[in-house]
Amino acid sequence: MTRTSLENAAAPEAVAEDATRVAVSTVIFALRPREPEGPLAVTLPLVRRTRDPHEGQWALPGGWLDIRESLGAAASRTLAETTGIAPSYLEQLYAFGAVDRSPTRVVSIVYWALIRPDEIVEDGIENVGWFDVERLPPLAFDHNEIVDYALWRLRNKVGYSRIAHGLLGDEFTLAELREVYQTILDRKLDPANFRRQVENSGTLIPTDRHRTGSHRPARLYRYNQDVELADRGPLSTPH
Amino acid sequence: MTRTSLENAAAPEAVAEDATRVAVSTVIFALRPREPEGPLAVTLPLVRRTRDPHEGQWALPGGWLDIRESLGAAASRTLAETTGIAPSYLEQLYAFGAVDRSPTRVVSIVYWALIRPDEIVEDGIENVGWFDVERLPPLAFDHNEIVDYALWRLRNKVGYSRIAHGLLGDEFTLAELREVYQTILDRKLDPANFRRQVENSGTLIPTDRHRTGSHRPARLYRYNQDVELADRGPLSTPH
DNA sequence: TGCCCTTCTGGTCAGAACGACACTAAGATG
DNA sequence: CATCTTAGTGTCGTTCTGACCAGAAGGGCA
Repeated sequence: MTRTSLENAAAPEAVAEDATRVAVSTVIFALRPREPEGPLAVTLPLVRRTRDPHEGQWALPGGWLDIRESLGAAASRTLAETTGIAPSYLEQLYAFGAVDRSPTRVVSIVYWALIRPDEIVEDGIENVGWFDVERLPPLAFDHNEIVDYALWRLRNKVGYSRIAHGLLGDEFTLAELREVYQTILDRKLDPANFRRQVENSGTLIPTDRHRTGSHRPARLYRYNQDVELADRGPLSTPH
Repeated sequence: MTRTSLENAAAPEAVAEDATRVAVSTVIFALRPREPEGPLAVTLPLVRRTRDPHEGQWALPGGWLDIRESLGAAASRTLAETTGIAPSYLEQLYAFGAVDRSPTRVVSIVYWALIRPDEIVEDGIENVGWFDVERLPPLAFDHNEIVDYALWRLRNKVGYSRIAHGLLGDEFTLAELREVYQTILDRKLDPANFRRQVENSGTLIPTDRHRTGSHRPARLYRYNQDVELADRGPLSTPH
């Protein structure tokens, strides 16, 4: 760790008293069943604060921006340091800079990320907990607002991009993909219509393999690498 | 002016040498005819730099974030200070933070704005010039990239929101509204189909007045205030 | 073995949305 | 008054979408 992490933000004596500091935080979404074998739910990892502003409360993973790293790199680094997670999808969400959002002036560049089931580090690091987004505790700073906004973006973006694949493994059935959509959008989708839509979109490549369960086996699909998860316009590399 | 503006960013002695500083810039779009009576073009105001990094080059209007103001307030303030413009629509675009985007470490929170024809300050302040987005000179820092991204967002957003109204006056004909869309999207739209779409969207209120020209008078419409220009989700107030 | 249950998968059908285009309305111009 | 140009309406065929039906293909169980 090259710099103090966000949790140690009590007395920034090393920095000029009147300076604005830049922090980077990330909202990480993963789908996991509420109980074993149950339906999926949108969950995210939070970090318990051990220092003064909002000590003991849960907060988004993050840390201070190092002067020698880009914003995206800072998001990846602080994510790894606090939670051990390396996400499959990472995108800038918004810059939060209300004057009163922290006792000292902090501008937070917030990213949001998606991870696949196999990327979930269950009992990775101390002070990390996974929460159902529908049952969040009161978070530190303005982090509840931030999560709300990230959720809104996730639900929006799932409708016009292919980011749902960022929440799945390499091979999956259409039923599995459909459940991802259903979980995010919180409503049932017709299996036949869903199939038609996603097949016509050209983002899926059928394989010869099948997932055998207790009923008719379902064909496994792969994600078409030629199609970007989301159209990010002229921003090919994150800044 | 309470702080040095971005143009005076040569030697920030007052700030710790290793600190990251936060700047705020804005891409302001307005539609104006290339020549009198001609078709509209997307244009934006730029400020000529008078200090060292990229002295003499054109740059986006902006300035340093004051420690006592929110990001949106800083955007409005620096906009007014450098160009005298108070936009009708202002939204955060992206935070740019590549390490090498400036000789000293600067994170720029970039906003984008729309202004109506009557809000254009033609010969307002020295060192301000208006440029056609299709004919931009090489800009300071990474500002060309930033403009490209802002244009991409503008063209995207005009398709699924009502921000086009941010570029028009209070009352307008459907032909005028259509020309706004045509200019932004750079393609012709069928007048009949355009009318049907926009009338069914419920965002327009017909008035009793008409715009009389050299042909059949066209009905004037007002913008329905009940409908937001763009759905910004949980972010009702800019941070 | 044979029946049933569930899910997978392909198909139909009606309504909405959309693009192309023909046509009427209304004022300006000469 | 004839004509020109733009404003505004209607129509038609294609595509997209949601609701629903039906056959296919396995496992579970009597």
